[in-house]
Amino acid sequence: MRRYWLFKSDPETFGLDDLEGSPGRETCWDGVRNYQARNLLRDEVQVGDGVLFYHSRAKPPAVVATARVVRKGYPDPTQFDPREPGHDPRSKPEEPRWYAVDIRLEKRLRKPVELPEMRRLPALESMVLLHKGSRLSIQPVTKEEWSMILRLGRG
DNA sequence: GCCAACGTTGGC
DNA sequence: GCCAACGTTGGC
Repeated sequence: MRRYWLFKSDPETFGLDDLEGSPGRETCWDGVRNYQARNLLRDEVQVGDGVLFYHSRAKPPAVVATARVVRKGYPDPTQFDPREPGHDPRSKPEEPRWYAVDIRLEKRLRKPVELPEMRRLPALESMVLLHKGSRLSIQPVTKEEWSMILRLGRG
C-alpha cells in the first residue's frame, strides 16, 4: 500500500528552489541524524510513496510541494565523508548508521499550506507535525491528511 | 541505568 | 535572535 510522509527542510539549507534546480528534479535526502527518522527512512519509506515537502523555519513554515520517493533507503554517503558536516566517524561502510532515500519533485503547490492555517483545521489536528514539541524531520502522514493538504494547496 | 550537561531543532 | 522542547552524551 502506498504511504505518505512529510519531509522537513530548512529552506536556508535546501529549499524548493534547490530541489527544482536539481538534475531531474531529484535529490538524495541525506543528513538525517535522528534515530526515529532514520528507522523510517531505512525500514518504512518505499518507492512510490508520496512526500509533502515542508519548509521549516520559514515565515511562515509551510508545505510547499509534493514529491515522490524514487529510491528506497540506502546508506547515507555523507556519513563516511570527513568533509561533510554529517560525517560520523562511528559509521563503517559494512555497518552504516544513517540512511537516505531519493525523492523527485512532483508538483509545486499553487498556494503554500501554511502552519497557522493547518493548526486551525480540526481535520488536521492529529497530524504529527502539529503535536506539541514535535521535531521529527521525517513524519508519517495519513491518506486523509495528504488529500486535505493537497486540496488546500490548490488554492 | 540514572540524569545533568550539552547541542540542536524549529516556532515565534 | 530567543528559548522551550527534545535528543544524545558521558560521568558516575
